[in-house]
Amino acid sequence: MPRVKEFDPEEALDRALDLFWRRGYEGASLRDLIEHMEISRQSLYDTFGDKRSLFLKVLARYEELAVGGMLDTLTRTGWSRPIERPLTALVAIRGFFELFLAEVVLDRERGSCLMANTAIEVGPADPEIQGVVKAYFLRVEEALHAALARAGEAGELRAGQEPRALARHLVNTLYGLGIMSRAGASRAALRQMLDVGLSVLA
Amino acid sequence: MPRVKEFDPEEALDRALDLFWRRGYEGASLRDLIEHMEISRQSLYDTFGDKRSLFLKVLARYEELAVGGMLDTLTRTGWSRPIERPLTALVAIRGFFELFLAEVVLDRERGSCLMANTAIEVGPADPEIQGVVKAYFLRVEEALHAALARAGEAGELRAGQEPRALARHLVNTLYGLGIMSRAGASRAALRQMLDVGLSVLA
DNA sequence: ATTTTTCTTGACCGACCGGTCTGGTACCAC
DNA sequence: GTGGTACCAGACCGGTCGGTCAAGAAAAAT
Repeated sequence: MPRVKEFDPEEALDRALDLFWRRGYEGASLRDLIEHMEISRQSLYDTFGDKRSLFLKVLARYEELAVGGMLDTLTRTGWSRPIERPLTALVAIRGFFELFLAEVVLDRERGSCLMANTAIEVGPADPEIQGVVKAYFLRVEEALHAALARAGEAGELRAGQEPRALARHLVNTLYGLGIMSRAGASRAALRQMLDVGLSVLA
Repeated sequence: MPRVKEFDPEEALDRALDLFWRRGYEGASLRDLIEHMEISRQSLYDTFGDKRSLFLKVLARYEELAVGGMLDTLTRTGWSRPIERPLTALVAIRGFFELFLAEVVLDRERGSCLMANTAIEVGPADPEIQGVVKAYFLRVEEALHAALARAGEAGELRAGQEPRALARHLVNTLYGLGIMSRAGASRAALRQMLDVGLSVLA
C-alpha cells in the first residue's frame, strides 16, 4: 500500500554534506538546504529529523566516506592487490598527501575538511559534536599510525622515530593545510608546507 | 562643551575581540556584544559603526597585538637587549612556539587564533575579510622568515634548508595546532605535534 | 475503486537577528 | 542658568531563522 520513496535519501544526504561543507552549520539555512537537496521541507524533517540531527548524520556520512578513502589509499601497499604496483608504506603516505593537496587546491570553497571546519565553528560550544570531531581525528591518526608502523617494521623509518608522534604530526600538517587553503594561501606555499612537513619521514 | 567619553573605546574593542574569538562572527550577536562590552547599543553604533565594521576593527586590533607580541618574542635574539640573555634565532623560535602552546592549552575555548577561526568561518564568502586574514598569515610568515634568515646567516640551519619553505611550514604547524586544540586534542598529543614539527629545524 | 502512505506546496508560528529611533539623563563649557 | 554632547534604556522595525501544520496530489496494494 505504501507509496515508494521518490528521492534517494543517501543522495540527499550527500547534497546536504556538500552544502554544510561549503557554508558551515549556521551558514546553511533550512531554505538553502531544501533547495540544494531538492527535497521538500516536510520530507527533510520526516527523513532526517531536525537540522542538528541532519548535521550529525552528515558528519557520520563524511567520516564513512573520508576514512574509507583514506584507508584505501594508505593500505595500497605490499602485494595484497596483485594488479597494482606494490608500494612501500611511506610511498603510500606521500601519495595520500598528494591526493589531499590536489583536492584542496581544486576546490577552494570547501577548503579541506568538513571536520576541521566543524571543529572551529561549533568548537567547544556543542560537546557532542566536538566528540564526533575528536573521534574522527583520532581515527585519522590511527590510520596514519598503522601505515607508519608498517613502515617502521619494514625499516623505512629513521632510528628513534616514534610512529605515534609522527602520525600526530602528520594529522597536524594535514589539517593545517586546510586552514591555509581556506585563507587563500598560494599553491606554491601549500606545496612547500607539505614538502617540509613530510621531510621528517625522509 | 562636549561631555567626555565615559568608556574606553580601546578596552571595549578588546572585549569585543574576546567575544568574537570565543563565539565567532555569526555566533556573537549584537546583544551579546553589548553585554560583554558593557556599552549601550547606541554607543556601539556611534563609536564602531555596524557589526561588520566592528569586526574589521577587531581584526586590525588583533593583528596589531598578535604580530607585535610575535615580533617581540622572535627578535629577542643577539645582544640588542643587554639585560636579557642573548638567544640564538632558533632558540627564540622554539620559545615562541612554547609560548603559543601554553596559551592554547590554557584557553581551550578561544582555541589558538582568531584569524584561523575567521579564515574557516567566513572563508571565501567575504573577500575583504579573507584578504585581511591572508595578509595576517603573510605577516606571520614574514616574521618567522626573518628569524629563520638570521638563523641561516648564523649557520644554525642545515645545508639546503630554505628559510622561506621552513617559515611556511612553521605557519602551517602553528595553525594546525589551533584546530587540533579546538577539536579537543590532548596536551600530550599537541606536544608531540609541536616537537616533530620543530624537529626539521634541529 | 478504495485505502494508505509519501510526496509537494505554502502558509504559519514564535524567536531572534542586525539595525534604527526616541526620550531622558548626566556632564561639560559658557 | 542655557546649550550641546555622550551616554543609557528600551521600544521598535523588517527580515530571517528553525520548526510545525494543513491540504492536496501521486502512486502503490488491495
